Amino acid sequence: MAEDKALTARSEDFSAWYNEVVQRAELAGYSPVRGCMVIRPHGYAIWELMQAALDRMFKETGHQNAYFPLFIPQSFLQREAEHVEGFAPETALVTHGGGKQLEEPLVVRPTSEAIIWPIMADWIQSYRDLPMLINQWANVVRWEMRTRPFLRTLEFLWQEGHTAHATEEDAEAETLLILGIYRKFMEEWMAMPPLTGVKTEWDRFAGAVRTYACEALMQDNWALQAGTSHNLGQNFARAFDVKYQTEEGEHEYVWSTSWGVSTRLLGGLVMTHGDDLGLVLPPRLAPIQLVIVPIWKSDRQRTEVLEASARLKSQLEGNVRVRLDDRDTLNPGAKYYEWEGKGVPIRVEIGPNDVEKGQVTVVRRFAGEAKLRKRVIAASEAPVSLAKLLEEMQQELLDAAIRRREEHSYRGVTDYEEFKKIIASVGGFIYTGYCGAKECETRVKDDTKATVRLIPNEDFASESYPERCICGRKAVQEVVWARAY
RNA sequence: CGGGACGUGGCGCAGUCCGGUAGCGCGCCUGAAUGGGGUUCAGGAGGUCGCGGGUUCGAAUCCCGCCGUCCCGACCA
Repeated sequence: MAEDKALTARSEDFSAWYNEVVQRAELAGYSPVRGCMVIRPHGYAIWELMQAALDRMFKETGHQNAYFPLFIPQSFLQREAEHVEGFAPETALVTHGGGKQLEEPLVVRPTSEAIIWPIMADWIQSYRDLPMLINQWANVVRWEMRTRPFLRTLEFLWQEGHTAHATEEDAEAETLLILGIYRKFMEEWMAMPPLTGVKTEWDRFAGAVRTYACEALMQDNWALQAGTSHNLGQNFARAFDVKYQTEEGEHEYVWSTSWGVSTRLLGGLVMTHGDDLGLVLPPRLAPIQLVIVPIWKSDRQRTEVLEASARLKSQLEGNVRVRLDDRDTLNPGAKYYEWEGKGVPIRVEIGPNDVEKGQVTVVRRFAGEAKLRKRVIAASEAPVSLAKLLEEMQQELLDAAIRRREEHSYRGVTDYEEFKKIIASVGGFIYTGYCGAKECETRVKDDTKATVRLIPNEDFASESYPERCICGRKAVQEVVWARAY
């Protein structure tokens, strides 16, 4: 009976496990529209916590939120040659409105550069208007062939930053600032430590001069591109005629950037921390950080236990997002499974025994060692020590994720046979020298499905890298390979 | 768009070969007992079997057409 309710093990079928966790944790559901998902309250609550944290970081660095239209005149998208080439194949097009055919079809935004720049062009007159630092929270649509909840859906939620600067250096600094914010957010909030670096030229955002990315390693040792920050140079400024007047009275094109993270991060969260019982949430992103499960038999015990539970709840409120599960239609075991599946970091059990002894039973959602999972503490110290425990657990998740990433990182690989063996067996991030040729990557991809994820930046680059590419030619740079979502 | 499979209560499936008007598990509702790891018993609600046409006395089942979904590729935050 219990077996029927268990999730598919990660080791058995990671994809099946992922889909089941998304359902079990009530993060998202399927919809009548192919490839579109419904984000359920628990999933959306996590997204709101992510938004709040990121939004604060953006504002602390001088960015402002605005909102631009969902629809883009088709001709606008076509103004930047590479941009249209990159996005046109995957756009949805509105051809009719109000029962009539439109004079010009409207593209449902796949990203907003093509509608934002014509508008921002009017906002920018002088060097005094720069930098212009704008962010929007929005939905976008990309007509993907194969979809998976959170990881790839036709419609998804994201934030997209769009900034304009007076100089190339300022734009580059902005691009890197945001890359740093993304990394910090992923580490400190998601406990999902990414590699950061630069994309190869053919893997850049359509229309960008340079694309920086965060790549995180999932538990199946596939990489997930979790955030990108693009230096657009003057490409979009030229395409949309975005000029400003300099101090000297000259007219110059602005230098711009764009950057985004999406609800894909939720998929990353699942695949970074989840286990065979379900979702595991880092405390800082847990909508419910602590659930109190009261246990009783007689009516008198019920009263006592609920009293003690309510007391603890009120002591924690304000510091901890706490929920008292006093439903009397489920027995305690059923509640344990439900909250574990949803990833709640701490469960506190309060039963007649605990009340009598002035204690509570604390059960962690995860622990390095099984014996640490469950323990008893005095009720009087619970408010302080439980808040502290949440912080410790946040740190433990990050430490474990970094350890896992490093255990599955292979540096200085030169032999292609060895490369293939790593990919075919465990997989992970493989650091090699690289000749820089696209054909080289194509061959590796055909052989192994692995691709160049990025050229690591200084925080991740090896002290030195091999002289030879895995294809045997002279290496001109170090790159990191992995199979990717 | 190429290769494979599948559409039957909310979810997962059986029944289809060999036509006779639908069944199981989970979930849901009611009641009682139970309650420290998915509790049990009793009662109950819920399906024009993806859509359209055909064969037949009779179609979930056979035939034709269409639509949709999922998996493997190509594409991708």
